[in-house]
Amino acid sequence: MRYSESRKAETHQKLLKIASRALREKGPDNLAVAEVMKEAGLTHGGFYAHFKSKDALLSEALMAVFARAGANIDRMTEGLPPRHALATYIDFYISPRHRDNPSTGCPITALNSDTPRQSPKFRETFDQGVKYLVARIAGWLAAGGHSEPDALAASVLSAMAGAVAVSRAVSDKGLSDEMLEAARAGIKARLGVSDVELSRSVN
Amino acid sequence: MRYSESRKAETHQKLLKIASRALREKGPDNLAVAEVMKEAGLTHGGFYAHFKSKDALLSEALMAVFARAGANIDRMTEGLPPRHALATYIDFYISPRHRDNPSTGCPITALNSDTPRQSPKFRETFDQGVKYLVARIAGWLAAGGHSEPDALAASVLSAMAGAVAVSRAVSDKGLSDEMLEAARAGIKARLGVSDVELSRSVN
DNA sequence: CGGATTATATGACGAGTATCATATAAAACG
DNA sequence: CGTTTTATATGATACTCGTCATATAATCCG
Repeated sequence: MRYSESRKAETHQKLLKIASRALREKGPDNLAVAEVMKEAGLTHGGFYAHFKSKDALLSEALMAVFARAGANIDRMTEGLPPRHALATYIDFYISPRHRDNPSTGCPITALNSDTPRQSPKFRETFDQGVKYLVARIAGWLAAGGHSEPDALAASVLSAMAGAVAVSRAVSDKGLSDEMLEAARAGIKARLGVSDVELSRSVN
Repeated sequence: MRYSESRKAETHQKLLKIASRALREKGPDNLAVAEVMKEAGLTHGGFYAHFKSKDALLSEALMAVFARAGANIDRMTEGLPPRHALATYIDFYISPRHRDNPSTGCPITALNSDTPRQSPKFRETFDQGVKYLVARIAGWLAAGGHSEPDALAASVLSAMAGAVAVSRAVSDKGLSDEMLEAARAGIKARLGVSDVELSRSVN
């Protein structure tokens, strides 16, 4: 069939959106092409008119997720001074809400142990996303007078991702909550932003 | 066939050993029962004489991995005062060697984003392992005079796992190395053990 | 030594997977 | 309006996987 001119692009975007949720919820390997198509109201065979392979879908979806994460940071920290922006991001990231909603959360947290087993293309996209987030954090740190902001930012990002990922993996809620809260407090203390309260509603 | 009396137990252990490597290397979903059997020199059908399901194998293998991790900590820190033991463990954990050898490394690092998608039984085993490692770290922290050693230990463990997991996921070696080193230095500084050099050969 | 036991082998089943060749029908366009 | 284009549908292929029923043969035990 041949639908209206923009129809294919719409379908492409719809597939990407579905895949970007499923990617974080089920992981790259358990995401099934046929299921993504079904959720979009299509049949499996037509998939290859939109993406040249499952891997292409995964990589493109991952890129879209990182792009959206950047937009979310913009919105969340708009107009805030560096220390407040940093504290806001940490409070947003290391939270029960983020932990409990992997399908809309940070892909670094959701995919960190899956990624080493993925294709080079997927991993390169992952790299780009990590570098982007490191740069955002490093910007706040540099403005706050920290030396070596890039290295510190990378370390902080990995600690945040680890805190949420492990608290997600653990099924004991008490341990999970305790781990999350201690990590949040510890990281904020380390960066000297413990005094900054969550300054705007998150998300 | 019916082999010598202890033969079944030996095979069981052999399967566990193979599975515990494959589990960390390929993840729980990509580990194939038939491949484990093949590596043991057996055929796939006999598997169910040893384990009642793939999930039982995974859970038992995970438990074995945590047990071995505990033994490794004992060996690594034997006779060391608490601060030295802690510094030794951190240096061992957050290292290029650990990053580059997932199949023999810590399962928290190797499986943190896979675990939320696994069976309740597997996750309970994961819980036990996390609690065990938290307790080990908390012991050192308590001896060092830290308040709330359990919460701090949980936070530190998640930061260590995150550092190694993300540095493993990232394919840019420069970024990976930088992240690892900054995390190692940052965590040791936070715990006041920066002055303690790696006091014995690791492993 | 010979029958009972059982660890392992053989082979099959059904489900799920990515991929692709071909068919179809709806829209675009001359 | 009729032809061309192409997004989507249908259906097939060729895997891989977990699981299990059954067969086999090596050891144990009487």
